[in-house]
Amino acid sequence: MDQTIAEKRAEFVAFMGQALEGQGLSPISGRILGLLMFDGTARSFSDLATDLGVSRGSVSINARTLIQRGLVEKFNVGGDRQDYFRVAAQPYEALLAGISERMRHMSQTVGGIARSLPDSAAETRTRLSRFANFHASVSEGMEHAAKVFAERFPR
Amino acid sequence: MDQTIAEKRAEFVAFMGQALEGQGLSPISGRILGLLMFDGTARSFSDLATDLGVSRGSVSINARTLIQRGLVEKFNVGGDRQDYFRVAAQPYEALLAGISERMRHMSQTVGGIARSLPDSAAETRTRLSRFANFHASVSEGMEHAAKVFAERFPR
DNA sequence: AGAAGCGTTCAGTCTTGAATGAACGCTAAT
DNA sequence: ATTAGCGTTCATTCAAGACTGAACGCTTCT
Repeated sequence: MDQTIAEKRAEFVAFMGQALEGQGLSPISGRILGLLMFDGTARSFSDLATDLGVSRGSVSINARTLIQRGLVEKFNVGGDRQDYFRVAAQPYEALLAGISERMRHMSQTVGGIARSLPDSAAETRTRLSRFANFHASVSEGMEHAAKVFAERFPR
Repeated sequence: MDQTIAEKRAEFVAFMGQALEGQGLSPISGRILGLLMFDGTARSFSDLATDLGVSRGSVSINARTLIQRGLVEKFNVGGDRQDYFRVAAQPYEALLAGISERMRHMSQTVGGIARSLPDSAAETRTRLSRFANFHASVSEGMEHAAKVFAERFPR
């Protein structure tokens, strides 16, 4: 592989490692995803461990969370016992769905607290309801954006 | 204050403490904002420290980050040396702006890496460009949402 | 049956960063 | 001039969770 490409690959992987912490993913999760995205090809379980220089235990745990989030797919090839991983079909949508989900949760919790307030705290109640509504709106907006993006940029 | 209200207030403050970690804010920052939002009124610096049961050092640091993010305002009243804090005029917009900004940063970094790739990595380049474009789109979408919300729900 | 390779699990280690609280500089009051 | 109250800073403490690596169960091959 070209020297420059190798450097850029390392740079991208490292960046993804810390950029996705904002999505609640650990550094290794981000690096795995970064590796798979950069290469665009599938990698075996052991490949990931040696390539990233991390323990197999870490690969096991982090690959699972990536799968649970819909960002990565696991598959097997006939006659090979190894697990292979590749970027999921709709990683962007999965990313948005994750944020949307957290917004929705926020909205529901705050809304629940607001509704449980007595009339003597009417002002606080409307204030929190507004806050809950805001998050619900953003949540819906994200889901909408995910659909629009899927339609506009089909694979 | 009503017993129920006090409980709900504590619940909301605690929730905000950990819900805003997703925005890169520390628990104390979230709790300060939660307190100000629930009460809707201004609180003094010392008030915050004693009310939340945290050190003044923590209030100093966390209040500043909230101000930097545009979520909280600091002001002074004549004849009183204390600093007072209240929720900013546009907290929702500030919240969205924060997410938007992080998306934009993501887009720019990834886009920069993509553009620096040689032709021999053309596929990776288009893949990463697409990824960068996605984040740029979401970033713009969030800013748009902030404006729409500000117009639709003026104070 | 034994060995080798696979992925998972879990107890222990290590790292990170949140929070503290003492020390400080500043201003206002006595 | 001294004291008291304010907010900031920084070295230190503490806690959360990321990561490791040995132990394990399972499957396949010899």
